[in-house]
Amino acid sequence: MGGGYVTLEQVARHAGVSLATASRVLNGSTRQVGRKLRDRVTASAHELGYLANASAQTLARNTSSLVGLIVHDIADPYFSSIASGVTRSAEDEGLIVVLGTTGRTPQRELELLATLRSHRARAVVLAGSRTVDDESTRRLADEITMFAARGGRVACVSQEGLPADTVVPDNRNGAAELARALVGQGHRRFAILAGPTDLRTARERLDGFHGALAGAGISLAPHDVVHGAFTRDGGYESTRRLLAAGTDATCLFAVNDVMATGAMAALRDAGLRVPRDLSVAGFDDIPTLRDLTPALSTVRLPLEWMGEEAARLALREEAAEAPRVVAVAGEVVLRESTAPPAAD
Amino acid sequence: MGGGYVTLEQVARHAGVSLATASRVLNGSTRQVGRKLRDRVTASAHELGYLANASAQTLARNTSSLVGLIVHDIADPYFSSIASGVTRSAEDEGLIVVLGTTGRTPQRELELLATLRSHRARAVVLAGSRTVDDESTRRLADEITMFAARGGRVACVSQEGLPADTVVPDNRNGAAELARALVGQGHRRFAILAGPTDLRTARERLDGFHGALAGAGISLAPHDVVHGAFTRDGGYESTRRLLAAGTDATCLFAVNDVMATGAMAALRDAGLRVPRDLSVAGFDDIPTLRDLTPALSTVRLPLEWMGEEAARLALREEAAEAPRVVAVAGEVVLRESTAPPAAD
DNA sequence: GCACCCTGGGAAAGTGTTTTCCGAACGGAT
DNA sequence: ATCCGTTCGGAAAACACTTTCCCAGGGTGC
Repeated sequence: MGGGYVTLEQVARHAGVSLATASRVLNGSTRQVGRKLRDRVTASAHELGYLANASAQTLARNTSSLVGLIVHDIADPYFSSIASGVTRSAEDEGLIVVLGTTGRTPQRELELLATLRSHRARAVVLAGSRTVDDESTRRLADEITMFAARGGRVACVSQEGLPADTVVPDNRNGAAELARALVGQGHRRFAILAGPTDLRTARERLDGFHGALAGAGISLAPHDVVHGAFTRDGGYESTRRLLAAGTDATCLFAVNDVMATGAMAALRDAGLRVPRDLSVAGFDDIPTLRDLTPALSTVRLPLEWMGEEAARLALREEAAEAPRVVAVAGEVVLRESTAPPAAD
Repeated sequence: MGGGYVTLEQVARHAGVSLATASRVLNGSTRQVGRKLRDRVTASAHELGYLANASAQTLARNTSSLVGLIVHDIADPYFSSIASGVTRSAEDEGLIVVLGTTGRTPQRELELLATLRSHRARAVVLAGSRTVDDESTRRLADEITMFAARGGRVACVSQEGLPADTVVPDNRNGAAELARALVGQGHRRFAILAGPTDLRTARERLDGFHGALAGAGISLAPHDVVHGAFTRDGGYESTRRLLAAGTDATCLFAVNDVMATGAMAALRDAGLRVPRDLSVAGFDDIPTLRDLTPALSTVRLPLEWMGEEAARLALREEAAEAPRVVAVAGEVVLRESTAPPAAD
């Protein structure tokens, strides 16, 4: 067949009906079309290889079949898990997803949102947690409001305080329960890879963990809390700094799994054994990382489900008055990377 | 500001110029607009908060700023690495990427291609290797041809034989070199997790490995080649079957890293130590899996680069007469998961 | 047998851009 | 002053649909 470019008009002419009728038959409408004409039109469309022009439809209907997905880095398994859930929801609804990556730049996030708006995207899912920077949060909120003013829907994963529905893990409690479990194993001296100082998620996990320790009468030496990038390499680097400074901790908590992975690598490179010399725990329970040895103790988050649910909030439900918040509890999973401290 | 919906016409009226002039100023054109009017228009646009309607532009220009990316499963780190490269290329060009996932269904692949065509996507990158099923390959080739007939460009990652530019790893040689390296370590008896029988990539790797062994005078018992799914769980399952059947191999080759990961888990669960009891090697060198212990011997493929290059092929270069093929050599990386076999 | 309603077909008016074509103005060369 | 060649602004025609509005025809209720 001779390629694309068959228009609805050609189909209509070929079938001997009006544009209106052809449109009603092929692209759905509230109105019925008589059996006879309907068959003629579908036959013509099939014969000519008609394929609707999506832009023209978007323009005429003033709504598209696009849903945006904004993540920091699609190669990060945390985000790719969420992305997997979002695409599943979207495809269930017959929509197609537009993937934007920010590289963790707030500015880029705004640009992407504007682009999505210009495409009349029906909804957008914002994954990737926010910094506590008020200025950039305010600008993001503005963009979201503009997006919503157009009839678009916005849902977030893991970032409260924006004027949008949100699926948010209970970082504080998850971290607190993890801390209690580790204390239960006998640990008394902890070190924490706390991630970036200004990242909300990192802070909440740190606070939760910290709080639970305080509740157990345990305090942390300041140099046992080390900040760094929220990535595998950030975890590696932070661990090296921790070791260089010297620590007597028996258990190391990294505020996410990818950092914990880096930590385990750094410990291995330093000749330390996990959990014999030092226990390690993370947060998220990234599926791809479940095969690490020793298996990582962590707080399980249903990442794919969270992506699915965020997309569902944005797509299925009507816009609500106030932003809805779906809280997700984490489940502490103790595996081999943590063990009772050696009696010393 | 009051939300969206400012049209170019409103901007033009506000600035006291014609639609044509406003369009030329704001959305680029070959033609110049005088300084004075240009300033008036940009000022009005800014004041009113104008944002071009992308669908209208696509319709008028008959080309969009969308580039498609089709993968089997975005949660698979193999694909998310490629996706990362593709998005980078696309964003460099100011384009936005539409992500489609097939769940390994050839049918879904065709649907996505048609959708992309209906959106007038400028290009599409097809990742995820093909089966040897002639029928579905033929239909995919047809879709690609229709896509190209419209002026769209198509590039593939890891799948030759389609009428499109391709970035393709040298699976055969990579696997052969890996085999030679393992023979060099002293292995003589091998088992292979060969993946699906009909998957081209899996077959090439199997053949390459097999061929190199044959060249070294080594042959494989049929029951030491076990087929299964191309996934982590497929690797786990295949390994269990292998062990259940009994094998005297000293080295296990899985045709990709995620299967090798499953294999290591199965071996661990069976109480076998890697590499002491059995060496294990994979293929791909997935970044996220580099922290496994013992570290996986594998054949390194520059996945992100391959995604970038495929997108570049589709975006930057002119359509060529014959499909271009960019071959990518794999580099054998021996790590701790393989060691000389215990002298028995 | 007549008024009425309901079904379904078509003409035409949007939808927001880009781009072609036309014409006016202006500047420099003669 | 005339002529030609640029340069730049605007009117209007695409672009490929959806949807409103109008109208014809046929069935129903009395």
